[in-house]
Amino acid sequence: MDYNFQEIEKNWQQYWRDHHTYRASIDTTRQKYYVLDMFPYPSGAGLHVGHPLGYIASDIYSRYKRLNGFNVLHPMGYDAYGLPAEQYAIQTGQHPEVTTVKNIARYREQLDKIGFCFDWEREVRTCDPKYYKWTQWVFLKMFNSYYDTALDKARPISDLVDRFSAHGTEGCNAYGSEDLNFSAEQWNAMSKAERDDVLMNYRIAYRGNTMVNWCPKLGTVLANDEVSEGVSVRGGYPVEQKLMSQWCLRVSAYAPRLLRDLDTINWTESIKETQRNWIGRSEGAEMLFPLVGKEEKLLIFTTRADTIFGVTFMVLAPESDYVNLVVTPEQREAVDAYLDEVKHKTERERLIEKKVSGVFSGSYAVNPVSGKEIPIYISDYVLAGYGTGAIMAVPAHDSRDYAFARHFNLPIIPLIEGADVSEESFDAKEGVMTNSSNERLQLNGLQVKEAIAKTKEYIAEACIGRVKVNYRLRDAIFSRQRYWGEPFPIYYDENNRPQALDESELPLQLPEVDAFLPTEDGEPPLGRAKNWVAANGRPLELCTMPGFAGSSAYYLRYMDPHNDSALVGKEADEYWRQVDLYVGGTEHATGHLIYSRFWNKFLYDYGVVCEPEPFKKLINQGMIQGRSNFVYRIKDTNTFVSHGLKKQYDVTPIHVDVNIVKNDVLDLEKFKQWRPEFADAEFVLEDGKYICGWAIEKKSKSMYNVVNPDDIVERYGADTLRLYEMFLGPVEASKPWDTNGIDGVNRFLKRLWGLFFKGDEMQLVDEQPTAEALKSIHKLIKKVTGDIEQFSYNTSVAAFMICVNELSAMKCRSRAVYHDLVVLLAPFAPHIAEELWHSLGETTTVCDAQWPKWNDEYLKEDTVKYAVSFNGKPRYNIEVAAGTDKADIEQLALNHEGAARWLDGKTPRKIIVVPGKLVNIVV
RNA sequence: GCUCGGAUGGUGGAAUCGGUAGACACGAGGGACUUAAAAUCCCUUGGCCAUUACGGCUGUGUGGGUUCAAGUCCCACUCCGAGUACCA
Repeated sequence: MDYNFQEIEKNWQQYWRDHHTYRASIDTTRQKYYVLDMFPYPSGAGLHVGHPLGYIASDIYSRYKRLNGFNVLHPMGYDAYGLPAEQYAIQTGQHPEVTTVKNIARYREQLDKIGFCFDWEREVRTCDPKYYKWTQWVFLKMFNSYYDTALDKARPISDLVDRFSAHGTEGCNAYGSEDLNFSAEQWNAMSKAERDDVLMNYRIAYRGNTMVNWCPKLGTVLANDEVSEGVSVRGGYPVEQKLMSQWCLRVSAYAPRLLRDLDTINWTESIKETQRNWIGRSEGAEMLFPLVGKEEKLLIFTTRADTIFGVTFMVLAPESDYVNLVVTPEQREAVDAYLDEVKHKTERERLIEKKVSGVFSGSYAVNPVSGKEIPIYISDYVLAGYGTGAIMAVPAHDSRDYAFARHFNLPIIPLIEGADVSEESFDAKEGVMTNSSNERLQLNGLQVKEAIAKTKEYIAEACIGRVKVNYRLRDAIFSRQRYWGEPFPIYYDENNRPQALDESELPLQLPEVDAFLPTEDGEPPLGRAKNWVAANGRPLELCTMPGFAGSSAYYLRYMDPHNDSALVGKEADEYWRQVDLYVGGTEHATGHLIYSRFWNKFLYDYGVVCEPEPFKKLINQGMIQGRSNFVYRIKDTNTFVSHGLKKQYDVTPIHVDVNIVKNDVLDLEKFKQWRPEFADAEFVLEDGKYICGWAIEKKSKSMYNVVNPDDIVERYGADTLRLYEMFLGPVEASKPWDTNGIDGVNRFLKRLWGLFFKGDEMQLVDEQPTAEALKSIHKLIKKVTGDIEQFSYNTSVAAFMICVNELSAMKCRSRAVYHDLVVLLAPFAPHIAEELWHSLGETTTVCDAQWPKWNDEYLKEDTVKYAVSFNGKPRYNIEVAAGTDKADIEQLALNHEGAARWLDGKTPRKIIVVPGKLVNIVV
């Protein structure tokens, strides 16, 4: 009986299904371990070889933990809402749900073939009303909450209402979009609509007028993390800035906690750093600049308070509220023209042009320290959304201000000794201050850092500003003008103010529409739904939630997926608590991984969950890149020349399907059949073979470098695929998918099989293992145990190969040894492990076995190697019996046949004999 | 520009604390078995020079440094990748 992987894999997959082998349930007598993969978006293309990389890695860890006695939760589900299904629906008229369900079925089929230990009874789908009921529920809770900066947590909005009616905003610690000030009397005198407007300033899920990334092509707004370099991440369409009323989540309120708690989680430094940059904490000062001839003052934010004496002008963002305040009638026309120009530039154009532009407002401000009058400009290099949307410009020490000053011929005053600002600004925060003293403030002679501190003190004392910490993190824009997403549990009252549905009305199900396009009046697709009204007859919200809504808390739902009365029950939450190991790609660093942390913290504030962070440890699997193959056609012919000979001809490289190439050798027959125009192709071969060229490129259909895991499973089996994906290199490294070498792994499994069976005959016997065999297997136990803990699976696979080769060479037939080997292999290649386990006469499944422990006694070396150096020069190595003492080793080193060659009869000044640790012997 | 990674044979990659660099695998070359092929097994395989030798030299992107000893630590640089971008 040969190693028949097809039969073995089919049978065991069936067995696991029939016996619910991977069902997880709460068991307080055992320690839990929660392993999670980022759930996939079920795209029409099906699973590709990049997907399973992370899934296999986490599957190995899950199985390993289980063999070590942990109660493992390892679920899987689908991030089922998304733009591609909807785009497809627009094109074909097919309901996105239909394609989604179809794609999910295909994903499931593919996943099943790889032999994962997922508990499918806990599957979630974000588009399932039973699931999105809880997405809507959390949204309602956010709508009904505000953030209390004193308690540093979310609180019910009703508390704030009570507070306002008793004290107004006096001593109020609510985090809001704007600083509002009113008394209790004023509050009580407000109409319902006015109060609603005020509360909207504080709600955690709020509707606000913000500049959004509007993608005309997709017909929707996008979050910051969905836009990269001025185009949409999905589709690559241009994105422009637009002021719109949108649902937002007040993520910015959680910025300090999101930053601080990064120190408590076990993620890679690089991804934590990415989040730190995204959150972007910056410590500075806000300062008030009086306006010439006006009561009002300009509030600016700066991190360089020390450069106050170098301020030669001010700049406002085009969208700043200050603009109308400062524009003089003479400048009105010029300013309007500029604002119009800015408005029509897309984000992308702004990024590409990088041209200095701006306009003088006509007004002047007064430097509050020097008393000098300085002009106020308007320019799009100042962003409305950061700080106060207004800056003090210090051209000598800021490159952007410098460029602006040069363009408009504004004065540049250097403030740091020795700084040469004739060509460029001096941006470094170092040096000694100069030109920075008057009767109010003396900074000359101070270091920059001291000067910043002293200026901050001064502005506080002089009441011209305050110390302020700013965050770059913006509130998340939460509306999408699309169909295929969660409906908002929101209706609009007679004042057109949004109101929450009652919890009992959830889930609010997605209605049917006749087309998935915007309506004729430009309303989102839900505008087409008939009877899209709340129970009270009022119209419901027409936008839907974005993709990250459903993915922000899915890890919680897995803990208790069928609970109809809570997102997650107390018992389940307190047992499973948080994800112990989360595996997924780095592309979610500033999206999903921030939103989930925010979402979790919000729920933590209300005690819905008991852990402040959702993902304790995070492993980022690398991207699988494509590896394309090329054939070289001689120009104007149908003749193809092999890679090694192509220099002799004038050739055009053409992508060739990697699936008809093996180890870079082209299958000529398949090539001829591949496309009609190649049917009568001719070839110039080298050594009788056609060798293809190759390149690392993105995976794409047009480059014919997409490899489907099904084909690999079909040809080599799931166990080979699993081992090979791990053997390819470290899980965390990006690497091209390259099937060269998969044979090696397959051969290993065949060799292993051959150790158990010769023909149909079982080869193993109940005999005492030799010391040699014990050493080999215990070396493996130690190596694999250590490797799995460090996710170093590629070296584990190598260790398996070595061990199998050793056992084979020593003709070891002892069952006891193979018993351990099979258990060790079970996480990596579960099907063959089950089969071999069974053949050893075991009646349980290998999943319920015990992970073996190694015994150091068996691992002792009888000899120890030493490196010897004389007089500081490394010379040679000697090997001595273990336990030899220092003096003897030294003598042996001297007596070594090599010693004479180096010593030339002389006595060495210094001998160093080194085993693992450094031993110095001076003679 | 800034931040974070990385650079080791023909290829993917090993090297836990600084201790025989190149594990393991692919590919390549040679051999065995076979009528032949496939499959399988064995040997060689960083480079250079030797090959009477179980031999010598060199070698981890570049240039310095620390150390008895550096792929590993320190300084400077080059190149590549990823993220981010007018954040004051």
